[in-house]
Amino acid sequence: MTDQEKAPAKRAGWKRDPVKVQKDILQAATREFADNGYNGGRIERIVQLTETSKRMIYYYFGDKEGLWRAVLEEAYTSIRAQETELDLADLPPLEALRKLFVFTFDHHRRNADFIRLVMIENIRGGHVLAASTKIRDLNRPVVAMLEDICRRGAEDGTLRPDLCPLQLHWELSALSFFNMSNRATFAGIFGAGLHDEAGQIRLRDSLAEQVLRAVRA
Amino acid sequence: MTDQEKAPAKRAGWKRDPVKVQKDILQAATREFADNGYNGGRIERIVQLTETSKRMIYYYFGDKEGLWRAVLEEAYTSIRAQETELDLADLPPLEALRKLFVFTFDHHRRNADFIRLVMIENIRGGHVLAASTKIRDLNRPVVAMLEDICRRGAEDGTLRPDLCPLQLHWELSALSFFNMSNRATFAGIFGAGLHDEAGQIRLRDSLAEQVLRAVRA
DNA sequence: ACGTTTTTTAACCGTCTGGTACAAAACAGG
DNA sequence: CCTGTTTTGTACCAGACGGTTAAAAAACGT
Repeated sequence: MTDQEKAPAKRAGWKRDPVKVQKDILQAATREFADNGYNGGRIERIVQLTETSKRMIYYYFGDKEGLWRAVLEEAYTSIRAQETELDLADLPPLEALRKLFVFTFDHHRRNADFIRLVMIENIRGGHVLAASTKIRDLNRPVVAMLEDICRRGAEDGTLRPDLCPLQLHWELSALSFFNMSNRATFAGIFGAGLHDEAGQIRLRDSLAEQVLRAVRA
Repeated sequence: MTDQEKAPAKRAGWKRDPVKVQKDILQAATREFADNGYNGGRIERIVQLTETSKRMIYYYFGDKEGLWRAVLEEAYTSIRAQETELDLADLPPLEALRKLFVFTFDHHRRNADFIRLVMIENIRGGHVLAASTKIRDLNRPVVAMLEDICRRGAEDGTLRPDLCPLQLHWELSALSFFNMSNRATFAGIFGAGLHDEAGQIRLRDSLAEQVLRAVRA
């Protein structure tokens, strides 16, 4: 094992693939930031999770904050993409709402990384998100869905006519988000009863009932 | 202004006051950690907020993590102390519940620092809190209150008999906590309509109604 | 064949940061 | 007033960390 073998090991024969490299970095950075926060996130560690070098990170993302911005936007993009697959337009308002809540709750549960990124951004004051019109736009559809449901519900008399779609979204988010964001402390204090698999299903369905009860005319 | 004046400026003639010094440090550390997170929190900055020196931080709290532990315990202690002043035992279950929720909501709103500390501890995995039996004990009373309310409500027929006190606590916490924890991102995306003063009052009262609707027999 | 973009390698740096060594002042007990 | 213990101040360090630089080579578009 001489120096000659090691030094140019990867130097010969590689594919050019800017897209893949960036995706690779983004994925690693997401892991690292989600696990350790922004300030706790180490560029060095991100590199190790990657198949490329530190140089490439700065080549594509400028600096740590630029990388964070990219991670956050990517996270919102992929998360909201899944949401739009839901088609609630055909369902009766009450059923649509239940389906939306159950989906949201499960969706948050499946995407722990996303939750953590949002938590971190909140602690940082949300200024990166505030500067991103892209992320703002990504969130329009959810509220639009709820506006549609509320309108239809008010018309056919199944929902209270005074509902605020945005507040409704706030509520669904609150219940789904808190469930993940405060898992550690809540379970640490009160035990994991609400957070093991069976408990989560019970909790979710119980909350769904309550939401419906709250909006029914 | 010679060196002789500056260097030993505070060196001569000072009072010994361990209790005050620790309180001073704890307060400054709370500020710093709440503002900048754990990893973003700088010992140096804490010192500047203090009337003592860096040396004292390590003298009393060992290391950064020890300081964090102390800050977290202190925060829980002072926050829960305020809660116990509530006396709900005399009120009818429904009124007691409304009062408890409104109090919790406002309480969280008043204590933004506490919220941020809990967020940070959650991001860190909650292992400091998990190791503190003290904090666990501090949280018993709240659930005890709810158990009492549920029991009385089931007896006099005003509340559904199948309510889970712990889940109820989870819900009140979720709504009150999310309101603060995700303020930055939520307002950044959807505007501050729900978060200005008027919006918060409306939101709070509306949520209170919904909670009651959900538990009524 | 040639200029541009992407990628590799790898050494390097200025600064920040948690943490410590050492000594002096204050205090308590006798 | 002496003496041992506790509390405080000052100066300092070793390592980590984000970020940079330089040079070059492979890949690619044209």
